[in-house]
Amino acid sequence: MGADFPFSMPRFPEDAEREPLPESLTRYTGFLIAKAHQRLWTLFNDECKRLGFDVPCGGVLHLLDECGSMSQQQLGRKLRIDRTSMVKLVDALEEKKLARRRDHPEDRRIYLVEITAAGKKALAELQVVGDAMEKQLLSPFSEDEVKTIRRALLTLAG
Amino acid sequence: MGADFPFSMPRFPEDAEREPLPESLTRYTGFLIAKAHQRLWTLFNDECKRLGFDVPCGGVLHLLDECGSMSQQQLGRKLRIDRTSMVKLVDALEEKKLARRRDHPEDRRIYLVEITAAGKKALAELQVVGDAMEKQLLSPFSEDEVKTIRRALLTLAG
DNA sequence: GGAAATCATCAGCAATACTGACAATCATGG
DNA sequence: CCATGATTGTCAGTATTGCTGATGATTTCC
Repeated sequence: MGADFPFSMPRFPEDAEREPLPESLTRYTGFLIAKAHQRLWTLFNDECKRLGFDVPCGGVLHLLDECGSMSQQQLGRKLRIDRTSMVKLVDALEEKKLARRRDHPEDRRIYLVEITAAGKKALAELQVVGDAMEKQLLSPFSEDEVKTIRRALLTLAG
Repeated sequence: MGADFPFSMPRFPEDAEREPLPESLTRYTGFLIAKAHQRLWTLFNDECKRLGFDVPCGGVLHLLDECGSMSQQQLGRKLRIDRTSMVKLVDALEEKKLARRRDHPEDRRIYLVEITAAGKKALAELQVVGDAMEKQLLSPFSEDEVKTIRRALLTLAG
């Protein structure tokens, strides 16, 4: 799975203390998405922690690997994260040596954030667990259904 | 739409500063759900604010109306919200006179949280905007597709 | 009757998002 | 060439939020 934005998410409760969701709310797509998010975030953030970082950092790594170095604001716009939140995110990545700030050769206002070798290694591990989780999560659904789900979520995400 | 949990959610960016989501992340269902959540939360929380409360309060109102009075912990278990967070949520509802704490007739440890007349009125308004938004969000999809989406989200929500 | 569990609450801690400022730098038009 | 405005990264400060760990009151169970 991919990353998101940096914010505090209530943990998905353990099996013992989990009840079925109430019908008055599950009839709303927004509630279902919120609760799905809560569960997937918990699942995936635990995996990220095991790898030494967290979900938002993982998202930045994915993006840097796909699109190459870019400024912090570009990162933020693509991930829909506030510019000031991005500062701390890149700070964290730099501290963990997963990315670094480089001077932009032509525009000295900009730091080009680039992924390091260690970052690529971490990303590779992340992709393994992400792909595995993705496969597991979607296993109950047919190929056509997955297409529908993806299209729907893309539309809802705007 | 229904409510969720009380926590700080980054705002969905305005049209002007919004970019398409990067492919390296949209291939993950978790990322799509996170970003859909971000958008729907922003849309719906704005509506709730207009009505004088917020998304989590709306969720409690829905639940109280469906299932009747119940203890705070029961509310929390059904909504998957931490017990200590529920205290402040009910505080807020009580302050706005949308719900109130009543003594449990048989168990004096428990407060029965019950919806007030004002709460029912607010809920009715909330349901109007919620149903309208639901209809609009799902308008691009066929009845069968909606079924698939709902089933998928229910499964993912656990 | 006593131990353990349950409920609501609170203080305190750690994250997080965002506003509004700031300095440095670039771009544009006159 | 210069002045104005826009852009970038940063930071301080504010407001929220989730949760841990404790407390007191009660109930349940043995």
